[in-house]
Amino acid sequence: MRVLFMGTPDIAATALSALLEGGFTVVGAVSQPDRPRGRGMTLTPPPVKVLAKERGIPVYQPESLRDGALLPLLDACRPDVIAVVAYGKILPEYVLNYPAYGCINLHVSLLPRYRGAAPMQRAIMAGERETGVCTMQMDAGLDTGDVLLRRAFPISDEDNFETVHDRAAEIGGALLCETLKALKAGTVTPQKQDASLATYAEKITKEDCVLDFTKSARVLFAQIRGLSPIPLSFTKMPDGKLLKVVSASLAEGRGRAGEILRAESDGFVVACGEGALLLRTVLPEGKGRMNAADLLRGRRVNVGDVLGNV
RNA sequence: CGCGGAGUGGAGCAGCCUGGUAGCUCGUCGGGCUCAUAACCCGAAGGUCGUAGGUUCAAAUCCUGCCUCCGCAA
Repeated sequence: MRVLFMGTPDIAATALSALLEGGFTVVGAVSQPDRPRGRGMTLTPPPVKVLAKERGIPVYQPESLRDGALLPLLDACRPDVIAVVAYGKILPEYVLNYPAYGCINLHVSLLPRYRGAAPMQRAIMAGERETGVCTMQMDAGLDTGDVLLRRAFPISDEDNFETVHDRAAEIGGALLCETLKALKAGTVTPQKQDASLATYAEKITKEDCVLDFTKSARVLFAQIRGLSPIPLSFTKMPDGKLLKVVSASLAEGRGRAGEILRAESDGFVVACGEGALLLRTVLPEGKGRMNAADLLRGRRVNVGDVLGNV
């Protein structure tokens, strides 16, 4: 089976790696163009490109897929199936219909819930106890295709975006391989999604990252985990500087929303609308991440200060 | 040349503008107090102030080059 891979970020590279380990014939990789990234705006290639080049797989990075831009490539590769993982562009019909087995997408949620751009973050932020990965037969809609295989896994209080992401990458890669094999063997039955149960995981915006301490500790706890380590939720210190929260845990105490109630050996406790949070690891503007207790030692904030009150 | 912050005993910071004794909150080690302590008291160790030059009687502090780390934005 000739596989054309389309994907861009880390999680896609992991999936591609799984396909290669699984012995699939990957005839090409399509990824987003190199973008200026990081300090100094250095032109940086996407992870999928890096991996593909390492493995000697030809890489294509079209700016746009419109107007049949991908046709010459498709004709050259003659893929039996296209595997898509977080590519970042909508696939036009001519691409979807080209391979005999169509386009198979790996999506990190239990469809039809959390369709869209940020399913992992949204699921964690909503306090879900479980999420999963699905493969689906892509159609013209946004994550609306028939589901082929799915695998659920739990989300615990210890999990954050990173741990869920890593687990999803691992399980997802395996599921993608399994799906392609099953497709070829003809042993999968596509399941229609129940559109009435669909929810959408909107892209994360800066507004999603603001910590509102009038909310309950439980809600803030989920928000912090869903956004850590990227892009990180944040509040403001009394001096107006940004303070991002990398990790926290539920704690006891009450006071004004955002008030620093007390110091502990591994952080400090902040009062929430309901309950309190122990901030453990934080990241002050212009600095690196540090133990929240150190923030008090350096006297950047003190017990009694109110966060987010700017 | 995207914008910006920072390199000071083990940690987090102050001191720099207005050169002239190494400071603060902790940690560590020793001792004391206490039924007890992530409590309190006493004492100690530990720093080429990122690096190379320059200015100066004198540089953590002013000037220049270099290295390293980080946040934002994308």
